[in-house]
Amino acid sequence: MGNKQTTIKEIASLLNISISTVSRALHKHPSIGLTTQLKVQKLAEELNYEPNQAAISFQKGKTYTIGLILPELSEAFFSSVVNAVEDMAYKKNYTVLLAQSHDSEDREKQIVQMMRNHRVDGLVVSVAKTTTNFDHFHMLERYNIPIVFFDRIPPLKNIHSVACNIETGSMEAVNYLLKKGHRCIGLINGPQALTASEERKRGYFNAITKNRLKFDPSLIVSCDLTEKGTQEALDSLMDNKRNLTAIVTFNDYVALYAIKYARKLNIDLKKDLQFISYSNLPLINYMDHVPMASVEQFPYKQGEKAVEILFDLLNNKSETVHYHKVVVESELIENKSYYSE
Amino acid sequence: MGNKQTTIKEIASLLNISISTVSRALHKHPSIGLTTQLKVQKLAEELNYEPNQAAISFQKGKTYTIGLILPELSEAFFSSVVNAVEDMAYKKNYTVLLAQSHDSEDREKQIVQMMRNHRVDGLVVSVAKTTTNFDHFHMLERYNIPIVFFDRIPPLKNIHSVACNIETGSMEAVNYLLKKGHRCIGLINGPQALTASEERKRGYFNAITKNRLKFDPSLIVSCDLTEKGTQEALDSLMDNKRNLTAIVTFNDYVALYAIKYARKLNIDLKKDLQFISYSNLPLINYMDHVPMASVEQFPYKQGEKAVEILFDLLNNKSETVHYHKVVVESELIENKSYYSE
DNA sequence: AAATTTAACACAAACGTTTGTGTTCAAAAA
DNA sequence: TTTTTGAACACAAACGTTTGTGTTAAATTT
Repeated sequence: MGNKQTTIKEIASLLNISISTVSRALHKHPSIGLTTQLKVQKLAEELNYEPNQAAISFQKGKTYTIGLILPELSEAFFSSVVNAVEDMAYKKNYTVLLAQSHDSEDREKQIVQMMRNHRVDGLVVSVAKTTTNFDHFHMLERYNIPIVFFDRIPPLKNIHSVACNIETGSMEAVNYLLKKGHRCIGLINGPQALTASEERKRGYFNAITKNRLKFDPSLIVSCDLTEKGTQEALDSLMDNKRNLTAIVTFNDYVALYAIKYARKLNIDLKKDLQFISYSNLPLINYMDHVPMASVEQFPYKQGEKAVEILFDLLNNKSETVHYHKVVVESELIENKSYYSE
Repeated sequence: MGNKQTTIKEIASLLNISISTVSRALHKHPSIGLTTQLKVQKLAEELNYEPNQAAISFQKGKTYTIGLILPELSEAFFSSVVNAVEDMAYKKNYTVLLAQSHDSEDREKQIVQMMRNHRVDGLVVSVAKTTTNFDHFHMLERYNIPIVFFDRIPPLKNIHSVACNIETGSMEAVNYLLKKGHRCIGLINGPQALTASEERKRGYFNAITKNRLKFDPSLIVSCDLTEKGTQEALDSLMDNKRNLTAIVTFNDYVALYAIKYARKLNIDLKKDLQFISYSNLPLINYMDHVPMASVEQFPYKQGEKAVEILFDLLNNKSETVHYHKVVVESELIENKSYYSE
């Protein structure tokens, strides 16, 4: 016990050869004879040799680590991105250094400092809600540490980004409802300040107008995404629109609040009022009443794309700077469980 | 652009002092004069100096990093543990290296190797379901890398562990139902092979017998935790026990399946049949029908405890080996939303 | 046989930081 | 004044690995 880990130095002295030979043997360098190569590899195996990554990173000036900063792990959307990033990194023998900002700008700044401290080769970031100053990201680029933003993208030019086009999904959702015969479709949207709300609204608007229907702005209500706010939004919609038969909600949480409330009001969720939302809850399948369809944003695919771009940036340092801006199309997915309720 | 990051070497040559003086100045070492100390700190600030952690780790033979291995991030229980570990590590200026085994033994082994490659100072681990061979963990201990296991603990002696006592929570659950007047209480348990099932059963048994009631083994049914399995379990309970009025379920998923099914059978969830489960879903508040209470297992507290033990092990290397075995008591928590349904 | 090439290895520097051990010069003690 | 002390700093080694540049002896060519 109390054993230190094996080093190539020890292997070298045990075999009476030089350190450089051991290093090259382990890397199968052609200038090392086959016999010594095998001898070294055998002993390394026996001694359970594991390279010291700290030493390698230090000497190479490269850590083979990519940082991943996101607001909240507990959100299914983000944990799905983590899976994608881990899987991609794993394939290329990179390590992922993960941290949550918990939507705090201060925490985010400290995380960026930590990432710089650890000399990550590059970063994949979804910025905190509260972040208004982006100097900490700028500093990273000054040191040639590339960043790929996803989902929550700062309002800056000359950045790399991956995002989901929610507008198309919104259009699909409304089209879907129109095809089902609905003519009076509400939208319980999020706070007006969010671009996410704006996109949903645009999709809604486009679907309505492209179907040569008249757009009724009073069918769109904003809400603060709380349970109470959702109830108020639903109330106001129902009061104004007697013939309302379908609602698109900002996200699954709002949908569940609305469904819960609608049930309390004894509304028939099959005949009188149907819901479509934007998927962020995998647990939707466990509920007894779910929206009939959801706009899927493909977090895993977004994560993959982001890392793909990052690796591209890491490998083609020299090339002329070209800013990637990938858009993943959202897609309307029917909820199987809706029909088996 | 293309700037490398500042080193103490550069600071030293800019100020015409030695490297060691810069290092000591930045650490406020007493043998450095106040004027030079401030001079160094000022320049370091201006140049945005950030220590190279790879170099520090390398030179100190210590990475100030703790590894965290868990099966699945998307499970709320584990993401809560991540929060705890991150918070604790953050306070002590440690970094967390996180990885998911996805319940694969192979992946777990590779992660352990990666952790060894990165020379983590210690580990917090919840083992994969499928892991039967624990050599990869043994190896770590041979190199004096302490491990604290939590929740999913391998059947080994001489290990450090943090776990939740589910038995007491189970007893509380049954006692709670007994106090409410229920006399025929079912238990939809998990697979018999799991110790988790065993603990729930013991708690159930103890509560019944300590209340001088007779224990009816047919009130306990095992299920495979799937939706179909849950339905079958509920069917068999209902068929055999006409006067069944309450059910304790293995976890929230099972509870939701059972509730969903019970509703389909037109069972009144207020009067005819009530549920208590083991909490693992934070989303329980979004549902329209929830169990009346849940046995809380305090993942955050478990994570805190695990890291606490780990830090203790890291700081008191020399002391006589003493194996920590912390048990966090589970606790029955009423679901507020149940009463507002 | 002498000259040249080549295979197989050794040597040594470098990466950034910490830290034990000098070294210097001025102030305090003798 | 001479010696001693101590404050303030410089010097250099070490951590493990990679990699450019020797070095050697054998194999090949002339």
